[in-house]
This record gives sequence, structure tokens and C-alpha cells, in this order.
Amino acid sequence: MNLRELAQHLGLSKTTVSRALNGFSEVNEETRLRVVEAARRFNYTPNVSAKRLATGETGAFGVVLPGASAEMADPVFGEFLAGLADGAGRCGRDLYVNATFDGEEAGYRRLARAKAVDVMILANLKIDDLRIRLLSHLGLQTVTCGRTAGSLIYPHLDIDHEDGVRRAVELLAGLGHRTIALVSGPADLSASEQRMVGWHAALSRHGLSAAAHLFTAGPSTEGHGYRATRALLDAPTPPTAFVCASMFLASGCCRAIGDRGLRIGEDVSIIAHDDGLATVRPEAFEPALTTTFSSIRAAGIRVAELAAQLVGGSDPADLTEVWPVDLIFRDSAQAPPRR
Amino acid sequence: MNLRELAQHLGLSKTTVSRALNGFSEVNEETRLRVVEAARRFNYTPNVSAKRLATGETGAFGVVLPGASAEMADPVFGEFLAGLADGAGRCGRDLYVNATFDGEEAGYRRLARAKAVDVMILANLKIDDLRIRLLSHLGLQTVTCGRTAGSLIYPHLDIDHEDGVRRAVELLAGLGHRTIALVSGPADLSASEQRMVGWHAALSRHGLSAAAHLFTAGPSTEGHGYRATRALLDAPTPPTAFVCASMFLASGCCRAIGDRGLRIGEDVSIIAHDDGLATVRPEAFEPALTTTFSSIRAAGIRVAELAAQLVGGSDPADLTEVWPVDLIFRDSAQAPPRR
DNA sequence: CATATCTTCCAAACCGGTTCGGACTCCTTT
DNA sequence: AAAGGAGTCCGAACCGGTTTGGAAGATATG
Repeated sequence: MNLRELAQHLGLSKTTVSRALNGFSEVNEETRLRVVEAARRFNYTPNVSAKRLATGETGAFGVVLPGASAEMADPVFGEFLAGLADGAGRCGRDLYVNATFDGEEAGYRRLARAKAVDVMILANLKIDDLRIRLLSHLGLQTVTCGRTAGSLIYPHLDIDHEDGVRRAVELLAGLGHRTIALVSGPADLSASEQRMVGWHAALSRHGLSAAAHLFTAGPSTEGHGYRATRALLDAPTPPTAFVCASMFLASGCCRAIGDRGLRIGEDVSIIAHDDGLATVRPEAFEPALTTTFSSIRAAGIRVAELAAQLVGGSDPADLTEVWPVDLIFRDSAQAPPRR
Repeated sequence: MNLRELAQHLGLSKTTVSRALNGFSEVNEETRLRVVEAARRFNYTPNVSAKRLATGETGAFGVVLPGASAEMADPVFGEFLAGLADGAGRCGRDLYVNATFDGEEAGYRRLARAKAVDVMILANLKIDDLRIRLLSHLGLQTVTCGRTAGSLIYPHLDIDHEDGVRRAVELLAGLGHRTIALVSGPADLSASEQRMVGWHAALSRHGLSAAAHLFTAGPSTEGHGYRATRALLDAPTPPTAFVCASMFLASGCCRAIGDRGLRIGEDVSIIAHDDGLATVRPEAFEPALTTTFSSIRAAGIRVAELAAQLVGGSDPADLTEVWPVDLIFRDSAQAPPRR
């Protein structure tokens, strides 16, 4: 059942039926109801390809996966992608996932030339991310999850990692901790830089050391969390508190602390960032982890909405949001042992 | 630059240019070279939407994410998706990811009605998966990663989990283990059933117990691996060897064993299944884990190729593959301690 | 009553490709 | 020399929507 057949059935023109279904004002209300009813009865759905050709919009958002598989194996990114697909679906758009087998830049160029998507979506922004400039140069509209250095204005949603870490460190310092380590994700990520800024700010406010060896960066995995924590505990003045950038890093951190025979909460405190993944819940830890929380799935949904608004003609400058994180008290952050 | 403009530049008709670019035989070789050269020079890329409308093919494969976020938080699924996107790209197709905010079935029906994809791709098949029948009923071609019960014929790639577990158990039994547990993934998954079959087969061949309490199923996470292993170690006759269905389950398994003060390899043996994720490498464990290996990313790429062949008109019955797994010896599987 | 305006609808053009059914040239066959 | 067949190329139709530029009739305005 296509538009022409539907129109014939109704004794109307294609034009009128199209307008009735798309909510134009110049069609009689009575006629519109008749059309909508018939469309429902005949199970009519407009052909996506035809619509795209006619409107010039593709109705799709694009995500490019980096060639290295590391990002997709990251469950946080997967969850973000799920949110994106969810949000896109709600806005009546598709999510087009492109893997780059021949370099990331080539992937973007292909998409731009074929006009395959309306908006590109970028996540895991690097400090001064080159992709933003490339996309702007290619004339592709872009929405990002995260901010980066540089003067270009683009719609984005960011999570306030800086404030999250700042508040976590403030809490630990307030409890009496004097040596507070930051176990962060990949060093080249904008989010990691934000975390370091927050860490520094809170430490200097309390007059505490921000020695370089107390800051570690690396892949956001249990394995790296374990190794980093072991190394930190081996230092001459080991930290009594750890701020971890993800639940996976925190898992490794806990394991390393357990290996040393230390008790979490009593001997050593931990605050982790929780992205809200169903598979690693802070309450399931022993003891339950104090966390900074922000749902990455919700962020994905919202980014898709921002992209839809951008296509709808909103001013990019209005489409920027920074989400605060919640600090949730549980049992893993307590006062350090008396000496 | 579109086809008409390109044709005008060349002094040819749209027809000839289109045929030259698509490799039809009825165009002079000299002309074809001239056309291809001009297309390259003017940076011409056919408009995706127009092509789709004209051919009736969408050029896209579809994946529906289940409403619950659990699957996307699974890094193994994420890696499979990355492989899918990779393979689709190589075949010149798109990958459409659709989240279902209103029920999985509704998502499939939407895609079918709008003719948005050429082939649906299914993963994480359930035992007797209802989705296959639904899609066949909706007239959507389907390719799956995994097999399921039922008589319908559909293109699929499966990984031989049954044989993997069988060989792992044979190895452990050969080393002298008498009580061998299986720590598996979600019980409703077809792969989990395959593993149980392999486990039973190998145990009975060696005259060993396949008592129900030695088999556990649950989410494929570190947390569940930990809890399951603790429970198994608390049994009256605790196992001396564990076969884990994923690296994450194995992580938890290792932690539980460590908590008990047991040494992996010496006191207790482990064999895990490794999907080839870069973030959890078996060599990084202490000691290095003996594994059954099969790259889930490679599987994703191959599934996309199968889908492309299906669209190309291959017989579905020819598009079925079962991949063997490699058994890789490392240090975590050794003879049990003498009593 | 003539004119302007509004409402409602439609025919035809358009988006940018693919493909059917010739048409023309040149070469071979009988 | 006529007939048949490759080898090339083209005009026009088609895919299924949206959108432009009226047109007809109803209603309001002077």
C-alpha cells in the first residue's frame, strides 16, 4: 500500500493525503480524519527511502566507531549507544552505525559525500578533538557528548566530571584523608582532564598534595584499576583514599586493596563514578560503594533529542547542557584510621 | 554533483553513466574509463536515498536492541556490534541500530512496515527463539549469530560452544579432576544450553558427576561469577575445576577463589571462554588463563557478509556456518592437588 | 452585485538514481 | 546484396514520496 493507492481508495489526490498525514493546516479537519483512519486501516507506512529522497533529509543520525575495537568493548560506550538508539527512535530517526575499516577520517568523509546522515554524533571527546574541526569543515552538523578545547560552537551535552571529582575529594578531605589518589581513564580524554582539574582544585583548597604519582590514567578496565592501585599502594606514602573514574576501575581498585589485606571503608576509602550500568551496581560491592552518579543511558537519549532539535532548525548555541552528578553516600568512604 | 550533471559534463546520457559506474557489460571499455575518471575527479558519490528508492533495496542491515539495557552493557555484544558495523561497511551497507522503547516486537513490526532494512540480524538467541518466527511471519529476511530449536531454515553463523566446553572438560578430566563445575551465562540462551550439553557429554564419557548443583547460570558479569563460585566452593564437595562461559565470569571466579585463600592452577583449575575483547586478555590474569577462544568481532564481520550474500540472492540453506573454538593452553589449568 | 479573501483540493514538477525498450552503427553470415 | 547479430548508446518511464502554483467554490467585504 503506497500513497497513490491510498489516495485512489479515498478518491483524493496524493497531495491532499500527504498533507493530511503530515498535519498541514490547509486540509479540512473532516477529510484529515478520514485519511488518517484509512491509513490506519490499510496499515499504510510511508516508504522511508522515498521520503528521504523527496525531503533531502535522511532521517538518520550517524555514529562512527573507531577502528580499534577498544571503544566498543567499553560497556559504558555501549550503554551510551543504546541510549542514543533509544532517543533516536523516540524522535522517529534511525541511528546509523559506521565502523571505520580504513581510518576514522575516511569514514567521516564517506558519510559526508553520500549525505547518509543528518547529524554526526561524537562521544569520548579528546582534549582538543580534531574530529570536530574535520566535521565542521566537511559541512556535517555535529552533536557531542562532552566538551573540548577550541573556539568552535557546537551542540553538546556534557557531564560535569570536574565538579563530581571535586565534590568527591572534598568529602574525603572533610573526613580527614590527607593523601587522596585519582584513578582516571585514558589520559587523552577531555573527561579525564576535567577530572584532574577538579581533583587539583579540591586538594589545593584543603592544602593537600597533588603530587604527580597520585594521579594515574589508563584504560577504563578492571585490570588497569588493579595495577594502578597496586602501584599506588606501593608508594612511600600510599593514599588512604581513592577516587575512581569508573566502576570498572573501582572493581580493580577493590581487588588490589583486598590483596593487600586492607579493608575498604575502614583502612582505605573509595569513591567511584557510576554511569548507571545494570551489570556493575555499587550496592553489590562489599561494602557498598559511595559514588558520583550520572546515567550515561539518559545522556544518550538526550543527545539524540538535541540532534533532532538541531535538524529542526534550533540555534546550535542554545543546544548545550552540562549535567550535574549526584554524590551518593554509601559505606566505602569513611574517616581514615587514626595513627 | 549528481548523475545528470556528470552525464552532461561527459556528453553522455544518465543511462550510460549509471551503467558505466555499476559495471554493466554493454558499455565500451574506453567510455567506462572516461566515466570512472570523471566521477573520481568531480568527487561524485551516488545519493544513497535515490539509489534506494530506485532499486527497492535499502542497503541497510538492522539490529534491534532489547528494551532492557542489559544487553548493551554487555561488552561482548558491543564488540559483536562493532564487527557487524565493520563487515557491513566493507560490503557497502549501513547498519541501522534500533532501540525498542515500546517493546521488541513493536520495533520489528515498524522496521518491516517501513521497509527500512534488507535483512534483520539477531544475536543472543534464546532456546527456541520467538523472534525468528515473528520475522519470518513479517517477511523480513534474517541472519542470526547462533542457532535455536525449531524447523525454520535461516542463514546463521554459530560458534561451537558445545564442543568448546566438551574439550575444556575433557582436558580437565584428563588432568585428573573429578568434580568440574560449569559457570555459564543466562539460562535462557541457546549458547548456555549448548554448553550444558557439552559439559554433560564430556562428564558422562569420563564417568563423572554432572550433579545439578555443579551447573550455574546467570548474567555474564564479574559479580555473578563471584557469587556463583563462592556458592560452589561452599558445597559439601566443592569443585576442583571451573569452566567459565566468559572472561567476566572468570574474573569473578578468580576473585572468589582468591578470597578463599586458594591458588589458581595449583589448588583449583579454571578454563574460560575468551571472545577476544581487548580489555580482558587472558594473559593479563595471574596466572594466565587457559581459554577456549573465538573472536566475536570476526563473527560479527562474517554475519554481515552472510547478510550481504543473502541480499545478493544466495540460497539461505548455503549460508550456514559453525565455527570451531581454539583451546589455548596457559597456566590456570593443571592437575588437581594429590589428596 | 462585484470584488477580495479564505478554504480546500489538485495536477504536475521534482528529488536522483535504475532500467526497459528501442535505435543506430558496424561486422559477419549466406 | 540482404539478413542477422553484436556492440553501444539513449529517451523515457519508474521508484514513492513532497512541494509548487494554481483553481474552484464558499464566504466576507465594500
